[in-house]
Amino acid sequence: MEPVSAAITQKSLTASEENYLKCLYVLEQSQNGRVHTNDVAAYMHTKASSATDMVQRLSKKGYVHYRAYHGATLSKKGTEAAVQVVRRHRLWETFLHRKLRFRWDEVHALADQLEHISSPELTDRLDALLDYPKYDPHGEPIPSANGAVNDPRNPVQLSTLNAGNIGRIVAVSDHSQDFLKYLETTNLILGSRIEVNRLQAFDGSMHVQLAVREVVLSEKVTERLLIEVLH
Amino acid sequence: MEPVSAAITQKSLTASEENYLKCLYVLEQSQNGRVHTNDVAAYMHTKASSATDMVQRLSKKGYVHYRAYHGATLSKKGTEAAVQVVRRHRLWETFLHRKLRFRWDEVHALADQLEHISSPELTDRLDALLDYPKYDPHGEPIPSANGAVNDPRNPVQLSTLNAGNIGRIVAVSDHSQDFLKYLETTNLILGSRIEVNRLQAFDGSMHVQLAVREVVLSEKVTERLLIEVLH
DNA sequence: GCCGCTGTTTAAGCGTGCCTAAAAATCAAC
DNA sequence: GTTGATTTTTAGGCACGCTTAAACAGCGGC
Repeated sequence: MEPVSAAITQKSLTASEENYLKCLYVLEQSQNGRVHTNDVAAYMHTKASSATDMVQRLSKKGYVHYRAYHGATLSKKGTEAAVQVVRRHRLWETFLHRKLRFRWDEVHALADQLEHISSPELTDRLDALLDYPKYDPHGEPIPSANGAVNDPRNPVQLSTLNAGNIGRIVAVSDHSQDFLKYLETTNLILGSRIEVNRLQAFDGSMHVQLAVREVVLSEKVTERLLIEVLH
Repeated sequence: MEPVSAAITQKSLTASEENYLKCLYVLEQSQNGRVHTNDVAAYMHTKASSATDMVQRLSKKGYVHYRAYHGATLSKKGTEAAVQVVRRHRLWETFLHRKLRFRWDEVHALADQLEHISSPELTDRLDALLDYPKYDPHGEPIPSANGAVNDPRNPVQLSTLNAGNIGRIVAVSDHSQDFLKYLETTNLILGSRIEVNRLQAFDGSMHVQLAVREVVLSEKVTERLLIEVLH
């Protein structure tokens, strides 16, 4: 006689489902609210039909609130699951950077694979090994084991600042090699003090002061730099 | 104009294919030569038809020599791939045990997931972090980056020894929780000196001397204990 | 209010990796 | 060497996660 385990068995998520949850979480944060399947498809580098497929599946499983043609939002359950994936991802990134000496532009792709190994025990021990880090190598906050994500730095996109504002670069929201290598070559480093000198209304570019030199940053860049405002 | 990358593109293996390669490697070692699909199915906890499926697929891809109804052997390419999977598995086991303080009976299941992340860079850095370990927590040799597996201890199954033989327990060939927990409770520890006192022909059990006490080990146990013979 | 454009969904199909059931090959017994 | 038991393979089916192509919904322009 076996116990009626079917009722208890909580179907664990596939790697793909976890990736979509993470995607929905990130897009939900950066946009105001509802996430459209086309955005999902773009983010995941798949086709719109694949995104619809998966959103419907996640909806059926209760991770997502979804109305056809009107986008999706994560349910409570979905948000919790997504945050755990983000936690694992950022802990692995930190491990790869600190312990294995990978560059910050190399860690993302590897962490994308490591994040799907779901063992709370493993995650927590990794956390302990790294001495409970608050931020990953890109400056993004690492959710705690209970799912809390709070960031006392209150970072805002550089693009939202005005002339005269002063701040500190604390994080980047784009972890792609292309972007991070660009930052490297431009010598834009996490922790740098930055001051907005002038805005260029025409193309949204920004003249900023970094120590003794002034650089011009395109809107594509200022949207991806997260700043802790100082004054 | 894109380069003709299709010819170069080496199709990487899926996690499942890697698992079957590892299985074939292990079974090929423990048995004399050819591996039968039924053995594969038993090892993988799948059905015979699934094993046949996969062996045929691996055969088509050149990893396996296969003749229907007559079992399979790994090709050179297949052996190389399998050894790399084993290398990754044993390195992760060592990491989990040494750095994250998992017990030796806990590391196997987690390593089974971690082993499929195939980045030579990652593997080599993990190797360096652990200071190029020679053996995993179960005492099994860790293949080097170039695929070489040599074990100067020349371990043999305890079951092959005779009365009077003296040796040292250097490894276990079964990494299951059940077996390792049994060893724990019986106080059979890697590195222990062991002497064969007497064989029981009837059931293949063995009376062995461990320091000051004598214990009786069943054949199922003596087959799984690997010994470096001293005299 | 209708038209067409864009965005989204459905339909159909494919490879992977598993299953069950049925057929086929091997091997051992006589 | 034929028979019967055992092993192995084939056939057909299913869930996942992706694709392309076609159908459909929503929305601004007129």
